[in-house]
Amino acid sequence: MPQLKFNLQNTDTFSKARAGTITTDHGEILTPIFMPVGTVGSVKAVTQQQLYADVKAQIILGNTYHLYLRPGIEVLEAAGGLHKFNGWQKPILTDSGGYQVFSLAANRKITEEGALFQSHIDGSKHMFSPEKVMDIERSIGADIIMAFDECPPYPSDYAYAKKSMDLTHRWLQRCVNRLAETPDKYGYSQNLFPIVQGSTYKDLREASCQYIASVNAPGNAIGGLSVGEPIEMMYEFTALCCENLPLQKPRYLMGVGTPWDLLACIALGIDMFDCVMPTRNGRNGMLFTTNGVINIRNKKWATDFSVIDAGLPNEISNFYSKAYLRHLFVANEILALQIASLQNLSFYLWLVGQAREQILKNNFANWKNDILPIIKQRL
RNA sequence: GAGGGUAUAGCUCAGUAGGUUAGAGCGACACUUUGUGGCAGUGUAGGCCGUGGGUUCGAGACCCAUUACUCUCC
Repeated sequence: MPQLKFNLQNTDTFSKARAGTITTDHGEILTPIFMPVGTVGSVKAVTQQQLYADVKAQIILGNTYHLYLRPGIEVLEAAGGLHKFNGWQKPILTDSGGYQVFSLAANRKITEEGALFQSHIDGSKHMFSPEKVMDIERSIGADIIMAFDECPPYPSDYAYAKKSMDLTHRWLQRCVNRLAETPDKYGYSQNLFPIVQGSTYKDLREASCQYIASVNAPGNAIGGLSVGEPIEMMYEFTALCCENLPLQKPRYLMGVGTPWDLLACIALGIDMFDCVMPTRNGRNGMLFTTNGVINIRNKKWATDFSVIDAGLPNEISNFYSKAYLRHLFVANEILALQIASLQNLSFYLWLVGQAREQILKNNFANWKNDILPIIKQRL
């Protein structure tokens, strides 16, 4: 199968921001892009129809660990892959479960062979090796498959960070080998993205970038950031990784971030992002809007009948009022979660779309300076 | 009119046999959330315990009076 292709269209004159297109067998992705997280095959509280029409999502995520536990690989294979199962016909990216090794650390054991997990659902034990994860990701059927890595916590001492990085590199080679031995499962290409690790050590990050680049994958990811380190440090290491990863491949910064993080990291040369923030924070009443950040539960919105966000193109943000949405939150209505999630995802996709337009006009840096204080302010 | 019940945080109520800074839930307010075990979590504010007397070393608790609300009967 032909591999995923990245066409770098323009790099901003006054920053390292890039605009490009990623071509997959499920269509094109315009970068920079934000990818809504759909852990168990569903972007929480948002329908696929809304993701297409309102959010204008171009690619969504799934999670290997969670999908493996539920509904299970047998169901996904019987369905003909996740695209057919959940009806999402645009590209899908699956995370490998490496992050769950980190976030579910209480129940794990890592060895050279792989990671031993205990299911958070029923406590049953499961072994994830790089080979097994590749097989699962094949069965899920994502267009972009993340390598199985270990995400070390922050802070990690140098010795552990190096040991962990070396393990991630060896696991990467096993991922590559396994994919080479197994065919694309559903008739379209499935592309491996390796993941840079190295914690917060400059030499390790540089070495990891070099190793990851040597695999010559169709795209590269930066992992192990946004795990509790100071934000300036996150930017510093993102910049370092961008400088050490190939120009002609998309760069994916995993798990980031706030809207202002996105703009900062786009300026450093990142092309792809994912984050639970717009959906999770949305479900907890935090709205990201074109005018700033709103805690919609606050009483000040009780009688504010202006629409949620007139600056967005989607119908829902221009239909419901802030007062009504606040009421839904206070009344614990399910519709609140739906509207807030849709607002936030729409905003994120709008933001990266605007960024892309500005990059193509070589005006990204100026535009970013103008819009940053507006979207960051607390209303 | 007679008899009974209840008055404690914005709301609904706990407060053990009278004993150090009177609690909870909800609400309010603020903060947190970054490859989703999260319709979540953390914190703060807010009470001269209806009012006035009394008993006691000490009363939200006991006694008297009073006011409001409430129930039953006439």
